Amino acid sequence: MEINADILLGDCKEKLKLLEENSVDLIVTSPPYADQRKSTYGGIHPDDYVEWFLPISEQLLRVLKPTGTFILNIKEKVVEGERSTYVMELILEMRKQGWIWTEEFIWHKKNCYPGKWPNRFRDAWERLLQFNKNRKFSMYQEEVMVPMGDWANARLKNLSETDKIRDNSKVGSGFGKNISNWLNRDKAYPSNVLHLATECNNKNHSAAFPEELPEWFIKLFTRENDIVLDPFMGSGTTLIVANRMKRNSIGIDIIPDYCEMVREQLNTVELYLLEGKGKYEKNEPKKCVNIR
Amino acid sequence: MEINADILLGDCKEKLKLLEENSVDLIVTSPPYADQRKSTYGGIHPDDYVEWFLPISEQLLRVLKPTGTFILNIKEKVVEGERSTYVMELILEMRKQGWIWTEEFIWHKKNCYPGKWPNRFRDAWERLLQFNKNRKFSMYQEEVMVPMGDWANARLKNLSETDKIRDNSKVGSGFGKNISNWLNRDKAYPSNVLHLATECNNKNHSAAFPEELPEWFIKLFTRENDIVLDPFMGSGTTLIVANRMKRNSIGIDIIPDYCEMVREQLNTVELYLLEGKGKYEKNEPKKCVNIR
DNA sequence: GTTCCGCATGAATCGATAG
DNA sequence: ACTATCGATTCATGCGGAA
Repeated sequence: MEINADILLGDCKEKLKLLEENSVDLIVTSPPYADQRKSTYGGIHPDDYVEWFLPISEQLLRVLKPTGTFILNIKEKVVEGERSTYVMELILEMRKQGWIWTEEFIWHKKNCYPGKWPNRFRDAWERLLQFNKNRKFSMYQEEVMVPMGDWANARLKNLSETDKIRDNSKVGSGFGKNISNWLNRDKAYPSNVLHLATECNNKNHSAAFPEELPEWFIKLFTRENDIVLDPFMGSGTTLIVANRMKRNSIGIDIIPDYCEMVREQLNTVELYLLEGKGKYEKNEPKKCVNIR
Repeated sequence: MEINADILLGDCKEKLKLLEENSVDLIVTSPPYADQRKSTYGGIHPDDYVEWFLPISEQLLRVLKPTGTFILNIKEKVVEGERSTYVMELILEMRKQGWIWTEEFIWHKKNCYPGKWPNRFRDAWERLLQFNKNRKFSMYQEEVMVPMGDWANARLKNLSETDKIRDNSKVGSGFGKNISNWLNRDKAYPSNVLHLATECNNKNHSAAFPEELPEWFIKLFTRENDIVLDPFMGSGTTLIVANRMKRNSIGIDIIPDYCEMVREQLNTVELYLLEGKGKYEKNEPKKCVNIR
């Protein structure tokens, strides 16, 4: 069995038309937010956002398998002291397209952007909207139950005692209890609230979301050899995680530099896998990275 | 100065008309959810929810001061495997009424109801929608500040492991009032994600939300002698907390038993205050509970 | 090898200033 | 007047260098 990673360079609205219908198991993406990332993506005005996104979601509906899931990471911007409504309008319009709005997960950003204003606090959460084509869809709940604890233990092992205390005492983080549970090897039951920090430390390229985010959804909604799609690939977090987890992946981005960067990184993973193959099974799947 | 607690028995849609316009500083309420609490409120079908609520929100808009705030605790129900859209539609309609949708806080329910379903995880969060009449409104941010990392770092070093956990859970909840008084420096502002456990120590009645919830918003949006309104009083959590915090309060409920129960509880607080007056200042405000 | 401290860096938001 | 840009504000994170 071979694991592929396809990278498509271009506007996803067009490139998505090249994909076969009912072929994708999971879509995880974080489109540019309204008026955000102007330098790279041009920025979409809040008033135009729904109109801009609907042709894309229409294609996504076409390529997704009937049992597949679409996870949309998004958050509305504040405009003149008020939360914009384009996300809600988008949900209502996507339902008209045929999408089922199954669930809304909350991503609690433990390290949100700082700042102080007279009329609001720091924004520490984002929406993770789950859409489906049918009421029945593939979901492998056991896969996130067990690894959650392992993940926590593995992470905490590398932390110093001060770091643990720091973690516990973070403002509003509310994780003192959770961490103590992890240390006691208690089971961490997942809910629809995810607590993850953003990765803001990478010098070369900062990812929109931390690797744990796509990892969690890939575990939950796909199996090995399934196909994961990210139409707004960016720094490629989704693809890299999917590749590591032996899922086939498709990424689309309009920025050539991003495509090239992700290709390089995927190839680095490739080399690592080949060199260290002693640690892996003999019938390790071949991996193949394509860019077109 | 006298602190009043008024309880109005009846349908809030009608009773609200008795209140003076521009007279209320803060509205905190948790209306009956769609199709929930059928036995007491009759249950409102999700399709009728917006239509049912709009006349009430219109009255709320009338009675709220221009500088006041309306906090609406609500969450959409799952209908046939899909999240209902009535909350989003309600926000859009309330904006048409003249409300400004300033912010959406997330209430993360740390100990949400356990359970397992094939298609979804436990629902561990609810919306706390903030609406205002104007872009400028009263907000006392310092009142809800929370101790921050460096302090805990230095302080917690000398505590036992259990103490750390206990203290941290207070800090993490974002409402460690004792701790924040104990320490007057190194405090930080909270974010728009609140971590609270639901109260499960209910004897006769189940409180819609924990006392910390109205407490936090009353601290944030009102001062002593201000007026707090809960048009769906229920077990009266909002009124009791407001009364304790020396805010005037108005509660409305259609169930006579609830009104009577809240009245009794408020009078108990009253007696406690009178009996233990040695501990209080001489000019402790008189408190007065009315039911009509 | 630990533990501790300093530092840069964010899907932010407001208000003032500039065209 | 109305829109675009800029500075000020603020704090969790994890890396690297020092004790």
